[in-house]
Order: sequence, then structure tokens, then C-alpha cells
Amino acid sequence: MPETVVLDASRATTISQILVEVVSASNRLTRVAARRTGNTESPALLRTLSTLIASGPMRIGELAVESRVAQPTMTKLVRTLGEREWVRRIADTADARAWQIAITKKGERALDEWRDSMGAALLPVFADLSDDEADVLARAAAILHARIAGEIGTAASVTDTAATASSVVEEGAAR
Amino acid sequence: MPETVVLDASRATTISQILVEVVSASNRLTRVAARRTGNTESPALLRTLSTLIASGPMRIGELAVESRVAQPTMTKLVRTLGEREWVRRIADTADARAWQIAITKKGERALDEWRDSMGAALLPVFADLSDDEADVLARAAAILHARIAGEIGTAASVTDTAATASSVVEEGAAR
DNA sequence: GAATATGCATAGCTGTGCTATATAGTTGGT
DNA sequence: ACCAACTATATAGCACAGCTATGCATATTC
Repeated sequence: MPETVVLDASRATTISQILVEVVSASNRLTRVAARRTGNTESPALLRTLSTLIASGPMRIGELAVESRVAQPTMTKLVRTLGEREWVRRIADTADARAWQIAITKKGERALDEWRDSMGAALLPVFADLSDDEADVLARAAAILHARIAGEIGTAASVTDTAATASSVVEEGAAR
Repeated sequence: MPETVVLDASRATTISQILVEVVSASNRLTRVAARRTGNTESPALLRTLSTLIASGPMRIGELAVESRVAQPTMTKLVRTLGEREWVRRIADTADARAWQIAITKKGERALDEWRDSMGAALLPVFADLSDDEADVLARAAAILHARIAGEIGTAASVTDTAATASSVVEEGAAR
């Protein structure tokens, strides 16, 4: 077996191990965050809001793909978000089966408040990070976000959504 | 107000924002991992096994604290783990109310297999990481693990557990 | 030895996640 | 123009992780 193959396999193993450690650390961090904030808000709703902030209004199916959940799961999340008036459903005039889901001002405030409380809750654990450590965490988060965003080819669907955004009608209007 | 207070507040804000980004990235990574592995195993069971590997046998209550869940949640998880024979319950002769929970060989194998499949599932997304990026992720995971481990003063209870480990009896023995 | 504290279990709830399937609307072929 | 096939969302029903409140047995303390 050529030397390069051995090197590649070893490198793949190393990266795999690092990824497992990152996932493991993430799992624990999620629990620490949940407990310290008092566990009031669920990650799923806030992931969905974050996606809407980052990528703009989109259909339930698109949102499910971006948020990495099954479509029926997203239907439920959107219903809950709608009841809280954190999103509104906009009828897509180009396709009567579909809805555009858009975040509301109230939803943006909820997301901001969640970020504030999350930061405040975790700060005591990390307050004495060195500048270097803080930089490592910031870069790691950026790397993960970039890779996860790139994992699925979503650019096309987002563009489509933007293109149809001008021909939509608020829910409650005659359909 | 003195200048240093302003600087501290600004630094706290920066760190808080970084932490929020890390949590956000973690949430998304968890979903990506769940979907790519086919979602067969739950994070909670594997977090528990990881804790047992890292810190050795301990009581359900201690395990709940380390794993950042409520005690009844851990009781359920331990029951599930016991049914799969991934842990065994050992009677604590010093306190008839308590159990020592220990991971089994089968549990260790399950954890290893999970790590392997997780690494393999995520590798395609991260295979072309630069050496520098891989290093950043590894260091970030280490920082998180260290901070989370240090968040709760668990050293004493772990020591206690080790101290009583010699006076325990397997479940099924006369009590 | 009675009162209090502690460790775990049970009951019962909520929310997130899934698959399978239903319903409504769109699209394409003849 | 119509029927078939596809597509977007909704519904049904399940499993599990998480919680609080509470019960029960055992320790501990006065």
C-alpha cells in the first residue's frame, strides 16, 4: 500500500477523532447552557428563528432542510412559533400549497433576549478565558457554521424564495 | 465611571457573544450529526457512558449532576442503559439506598462504535479542513471540556466514590 | 427512638424528533 | 381538457429526553 494512502487514513482518523470530541463537547455545553439558563426556551425554536434571520423568509420544507429536521417536525415548530407570534405565515401566490414563513419583530426580540440570557448564563463559566482561548472558540464557531452552511446546497432555494417574495399575501387575506 | 469598568463590560459582551455563537454552532452540529448518522442512538445515553468512562463508577445522583440532568431523568437513563446491558448496578454496602453505576464491556464497545460512526458520518463534511482549522477545533473542544468539567466541584464526590468502590456487591446478591 | 434529611423511584406532563399517511394543489402527457 | 404523477404541507401516532412533584426506604441527628 502506498505511503500516501496510509497518511490519508491516519489523517482521516485524526480528524474523525477531533470531530467526535467537538460533538461530545457540544452535547455537554448544550446541557450546561440549558441548566444555567433555567431551560425556559427550547433550542429547536431558536434554531428556526436563527435560520430565518440568516436566510430570510422561506417555505416550511426549505426551513426543515436548513434546520435539519423532518418536514412534519418543522410544521409543528412553525405552529408553535406562530402561536407565539414569533413568525407569520404568508401565502405564496405562485403555489397555493406553500407558505412563506417570515420572522416577526416580536420573534427578533425573542431571539435577541435568548442570546442575551444565554451569554449571561454562560459568562461566569468562561469569564476568565484568555484572549487566545476566546479567539480559538470564536474561530471554531465560525468554522462549524461555515461547514454546516455548506453541507447542503441551499443557495438555489434561498434565491428562489427571494425571487417570489414580491408576490405573496398575508395570511387571513382571501385566498 | 472608571475606564476599566467600561473595558471589562465590553470584554464581557465580546465573550458572551462568542459563547452564544459557540452554542448556536453546537446546536446545529448536533442536528447535522443526528441526521447523518441516521439518528439511531441518543446523545443522552452516550453522554452518560462518556461520563462513566471519564470518571469511573458513581451513584445515580452524582451521575445526574455530572451529566447535567435532573435525578429522575438519570434514573430513567440508567434503567435504559441497564436493559441494554451497557451499565450494571452495584449495591453500595455503605448505604442501602444507593447504587454504584458502572459501565460494562458491552457499554464500552457501544460507546466506541458510536464514536466511530459519528466520526465517519461527519468526516465528509470536514475532510478538507486545513491543519490549522483542525487544530482550532481540537483546542476549542479541549477548552470546552475543561471549563465544563470545572464548572461543578465534582472532584470530592468522585474521590468518595473511588474510596467506597472496594466495598460493593453486585446486583442480584443478597441485600 | 422520633424527627429530619437523603437517595432513588414513580407518576405525569411537555416538547422535539421520527415515520407513515392523508389532503390539497401543480404539472405533464395525450 | 383531463387523468396521472408528483409535490407541499398537515395529521396521526409513536418514542424518548427532559422537567417537577411526590412517594418510599434508609441514614442521620438530637
